[in-house]
Amino acid sequence: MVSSKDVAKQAGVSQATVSRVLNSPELVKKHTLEKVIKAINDLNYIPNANARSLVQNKTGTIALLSGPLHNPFFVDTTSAIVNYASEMDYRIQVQFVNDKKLSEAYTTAFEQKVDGIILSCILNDDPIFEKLTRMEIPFITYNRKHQNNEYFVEIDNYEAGYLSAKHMIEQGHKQIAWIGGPLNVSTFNNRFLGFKQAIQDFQIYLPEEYKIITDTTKQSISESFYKLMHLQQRPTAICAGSDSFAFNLIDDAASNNLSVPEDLSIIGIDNVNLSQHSMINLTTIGSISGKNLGHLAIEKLIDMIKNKNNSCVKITEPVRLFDRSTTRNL
Amino acid sequence: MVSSKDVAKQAGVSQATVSRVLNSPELVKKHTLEKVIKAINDLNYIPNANARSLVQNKTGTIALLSGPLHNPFFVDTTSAIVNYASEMDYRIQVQFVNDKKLSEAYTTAFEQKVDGIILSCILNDDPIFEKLTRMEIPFITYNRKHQNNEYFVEIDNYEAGYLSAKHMIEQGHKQIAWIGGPLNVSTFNNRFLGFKQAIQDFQIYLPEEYKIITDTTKQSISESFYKLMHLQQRPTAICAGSDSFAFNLIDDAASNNLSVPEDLSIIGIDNVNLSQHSMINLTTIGSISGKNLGHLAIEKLIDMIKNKNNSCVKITEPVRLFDRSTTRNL
DNA sequence: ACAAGAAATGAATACGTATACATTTTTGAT
DNA sequence: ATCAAAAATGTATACGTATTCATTTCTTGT
Repeated sequence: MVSSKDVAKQAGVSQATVSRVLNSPELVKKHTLEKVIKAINDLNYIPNANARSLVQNKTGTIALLSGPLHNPFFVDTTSAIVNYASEMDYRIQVQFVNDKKLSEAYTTAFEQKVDGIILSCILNDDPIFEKLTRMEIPFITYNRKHQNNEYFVEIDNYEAGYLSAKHMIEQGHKQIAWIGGPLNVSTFNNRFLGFKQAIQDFQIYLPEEYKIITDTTKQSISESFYKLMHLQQRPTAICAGSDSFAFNLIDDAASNNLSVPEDLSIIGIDNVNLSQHSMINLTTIGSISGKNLGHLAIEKLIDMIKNKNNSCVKITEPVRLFDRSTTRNL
Repeated sequence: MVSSKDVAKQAGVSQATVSRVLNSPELVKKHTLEKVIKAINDLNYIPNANARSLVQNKTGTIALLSGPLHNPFFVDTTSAIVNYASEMDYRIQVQFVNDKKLSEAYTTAFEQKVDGIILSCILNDDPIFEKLTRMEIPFITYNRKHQNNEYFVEIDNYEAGYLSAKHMIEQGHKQIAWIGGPLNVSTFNNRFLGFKQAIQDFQIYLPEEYKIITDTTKQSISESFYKLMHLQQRPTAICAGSDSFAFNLIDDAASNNLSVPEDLSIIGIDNVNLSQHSMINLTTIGSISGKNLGHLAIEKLIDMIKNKNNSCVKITEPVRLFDRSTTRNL
């Protein structure tokens, strides 16, 4: 590999001068500048970012620990995060984390000595959180948060759950079920709490079988749907824990020959880009501002990295209903 | 930052021994091993991958230069690539490249001294290709290829274009339009060639206005659609250059109050995961094996990196029709 | 033409690791 | 107990860069 030393020899200068040409060309005389640049081009020299990181003690790299892309929410956020980081001259190392490989993913990030970590995959009482704070690496969570988090970006999940149920109730539904993810995930937990509060406020009867907490695999969701649809008293409406859940449920409905919304109303939460597609048109709850959570988070993170800014970041975006066509008046 | 030297001091051994504990523990006596491991844990030591890269001259990192995620094809491939790489203990640095930032993206990858590059965004006669080969970094393209490429993975694009047109013809359509991307992209070019061949073989009349080559922005596609729909003799079927094009066109149809397939048949190419969704059900052409192109490519790339394997990789997956519900008999 | 100050360059070093080689310690057969 | 071989450990160096400090070269005002 051709190094700055090789360039220096070729140009008849010292290695330090080559370094200066790259990092502070205003310090070097025009004549030598040209000589060095010529040598760089002749030798096809490309500086080694790893060596640079070593001496400067920063890598210009951010680790992204995202949920899987089959969840369209993470498609939107990943896209926003990677693009904004690129604009700001940060590189993103992405991992799509499942629970099994979680701690491995963290280790990788730590070893790379990334300048910051942006992550979604954290549980409300995750023990990894301690490790993360002790690392002294700036990090921020989006969508989910840990109970002790001081840096996070989310939507108002409680309100989202509340509005979700409220919408169904206002449409005249009395049999409303919930299907959402595990309650050790802050997002699902708060949404579910909001949902239950609305149900209670409007004095709707909510049988135990209508409260379904499941993991996020396609199969588990399908099984939950199947169970729900084979109850004696089956629900006329389902509030899904997220748009991703809603999409799965809509698919399940189709395979069970049920039309949405004619036979069954379904509402999501997140208002992902895909939900606006004309062939889907999912009714959902989403951020009023329409700002992408990933974008908000990466902006803040880069600010934290650059300015050693230590004040908290606790952003909770207000939400509203996006009334589209997967729910209907009873 | 705590380094292996600090650990060495704490454990009362040399730095070399610490290094051995991490990389070849079988060489170190049990007693000292335990001392060192204790010191590592006490100090919360995490090795610096950059320093390691410097001396070992490999980074364990692969650069992914992907197209944007609003194209669902790249959702599927990115997911497969990142996950497989993680399994094989490679890290992925991802960039979603647009044409403006292309050469910048390459530079970034080069500077990081990545072990390999997996990319989609390359033009048929892209001058960057020369640079890439001169770099002596293993690389592979998926989906698209350069005219001189010796390492690529694609579907049989020509055949895909052919089958796409053939399907419409067999459904009884006589007015069949093409809307696809730029012809300096191998993928679009070959698909278009296949399309034209089928049209010719079946002796269909193809007016100039039915051949639309546009860039891949939502707006340009919408404009193309609008033009097409306001022709005196408007087409009854559109062959889209990709599933992504098809999704856009379906959206455009909806906003123009045209139903698919009642008023207009639309077929895509790629058979992306999303196209199978019950609410979309896009008729399309895709790989028979169903193998993900990204997965095929990253497999090959990692093999190339590990085994210094220099023989060519030229994979062209055969295709077939996936007859779903966005086309209908005339 | 000269000195003093500024500008440009070079020499030396540090970053954190892996590894070749040198040295010490341990083992085991006699 | 001795010694050779094997095992374990330590020392020194290299990787490619940025940067501090020392040195040289250039300006400029007299």
